[in-house]
Amino acid sequence: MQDPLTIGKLARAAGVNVETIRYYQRRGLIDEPHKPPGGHRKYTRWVVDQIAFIRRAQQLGFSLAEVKDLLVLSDGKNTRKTRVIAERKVEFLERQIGHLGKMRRRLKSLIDKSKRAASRQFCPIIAELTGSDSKRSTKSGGN
Amino acid sequence: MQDPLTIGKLARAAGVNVETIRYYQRRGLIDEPHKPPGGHRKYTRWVVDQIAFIRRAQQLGFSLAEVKDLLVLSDGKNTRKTRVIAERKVEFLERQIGHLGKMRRRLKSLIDKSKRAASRQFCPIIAELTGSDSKRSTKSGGN
DNA sequence: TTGGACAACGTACCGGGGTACGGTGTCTAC
DNA sequence: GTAGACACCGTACCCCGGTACGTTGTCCAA
Repeated sequence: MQDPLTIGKLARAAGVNVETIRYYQRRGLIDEPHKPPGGHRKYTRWVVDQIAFIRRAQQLGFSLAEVKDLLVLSDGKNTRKTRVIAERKVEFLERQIGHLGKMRRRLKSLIDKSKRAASRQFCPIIAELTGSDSKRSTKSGGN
Repeated sequence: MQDPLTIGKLARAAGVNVETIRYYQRRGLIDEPHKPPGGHRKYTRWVVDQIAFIRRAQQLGFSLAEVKDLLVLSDGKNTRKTRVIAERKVEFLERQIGHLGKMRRRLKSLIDKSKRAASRQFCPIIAELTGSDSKRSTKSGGN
């Protein structure tokens, strides 16, 4: 409340770009203070906290759309609704992690094969990508 | 080689959109056949295999830029270079997985706290986002 | 030969999270 | 009162992997 901030000072105080603040305003994450007719807007220190909230939420994996919902709940009086959002995010993260883990396992196994490969003239990784497996050599044609 | 394909037939054979093929051509992933002066291009069956290669590589987590490099190595004669690309991708995937895992653990712990919370009037998730832990508790009020 | 399906091409658009730019208006310290 | 720093605003651009659209050109079967 004490000293009103210009957007530039707000940006420095919050550690973000001026453009980012304007972007958050356009996205409806931050309320835009009234503009005195033909003048500059004044921001309160409390907007610094709002931006910090947004950044922390992002670090937990929330998108700006989700952060918007979380800001609505930021009085902390709706524990259950907030938890549901967090639970959905955890499920999403778990699917992502599972997906990336599958890729990783497949790649690691190919790398292992590659290291053990008898010939430098045959690359198991490329073989996998061309679909030219010894078992199903006709597949690339059949598709 | 047998029957030349139009781009539409190629798209159906490869299971992708016509626009996707044109996009891959623009990205330099697929060579564009010569266009007979004022006519339609003819594609060979081999392009179907090229597209299958691209799609399989994507499923392993490679970006189109990386796929482009892999296509260069697709004669399978450069096992080592190919493996290096795969190893870089594994490292990237591991960083990603680690990052998502951290978010997941943080969120799960918050969800647990939320479930055990004494009061429905105090949400530990929101508390974390506002940065108001028990040590510096006046902030959520300021919110 | 004609009509409908398709090809070719350039360009714009999507979502996500911003960043950058350029012209004009305002504020402030000297 | 004036210079220079800053704010305002619209718009375009970035990456990524495509998708969509509109116009014009071509191919093929009846």
